[in-house]
Amino acid sequence: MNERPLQEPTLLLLTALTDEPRHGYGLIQEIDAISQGRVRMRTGTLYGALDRLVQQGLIRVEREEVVDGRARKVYALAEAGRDVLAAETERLRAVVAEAERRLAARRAPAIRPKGALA
Amino acid sequence: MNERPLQEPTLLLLTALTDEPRHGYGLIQEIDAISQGRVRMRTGTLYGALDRLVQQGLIRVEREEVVDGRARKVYALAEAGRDVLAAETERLRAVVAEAERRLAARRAPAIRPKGALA
DNA sequence: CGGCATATGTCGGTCGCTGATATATATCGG
DNA sequence: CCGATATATATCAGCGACCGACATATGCCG
Repeated sequence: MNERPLQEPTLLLLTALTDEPRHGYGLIQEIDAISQGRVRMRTGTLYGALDRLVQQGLIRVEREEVVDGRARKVYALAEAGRDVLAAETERLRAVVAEAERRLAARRAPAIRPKGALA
Repeated sequence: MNERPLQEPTLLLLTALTDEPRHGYGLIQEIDAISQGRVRMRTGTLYGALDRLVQQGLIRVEREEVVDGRARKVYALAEAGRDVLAAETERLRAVVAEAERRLAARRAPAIRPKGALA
């Protein structure tokens, strides 16, 4: 199986499914909300990704329903998906922390190893 | 210009260049260190990415040198690269925080009686 | 002299994302 | 009643970043 790092759209998909099951269109709106409107999930990305994630066992089709005459497929996060998301966020958090640590250390003549001269 | 989110290898490249200029092979080692050995930058990714990032103005070739008979190209983070990295980590941090918040929310389904250990 | 670390590079293939297009129903304003 | 907008799912060509393998060359060590 592929252990390649998740790309952001996929990460957001799993995140949006973490609190409760949602259907495709609802995911677009939820992701829009999560990212404060900065990420707009396209349907081309969405439905392809949903199929792929089901295939990988990270999510599953919870149920299909009809609301106001419109068909919906409701997806739920699988245990494997939760595990992957947890591992992924853990690793990303470390990467982000390291990047921010280095960005913050702008040419600061901080602590140098013993007796180092400038 | 493309404002697509950076993928992880690219993010790590910029991060590894934030504290000081490095050459290609040194970047592989630095990224290995940053990620605690979890990410091994491949040369196929590396040199392609370096060319691309120079093209995009996010990094630049600082100098070329020869050490122990081996040629090196030393790359440095450009201002634009620093800005992009800062913006990217900022956004990623929010995404990660949201994911972890949701993951944590379900981990506490009920209040456990004192001393009850899992 | 063979093997390993150092060092840079190419290239075909894969895979996820983009953008466009298609289809269908419900709701609301004019 | 009709057109626009929102809801809702789906397909597909194309692109771009990454992967994996391969290629090339030098220095060092046993």
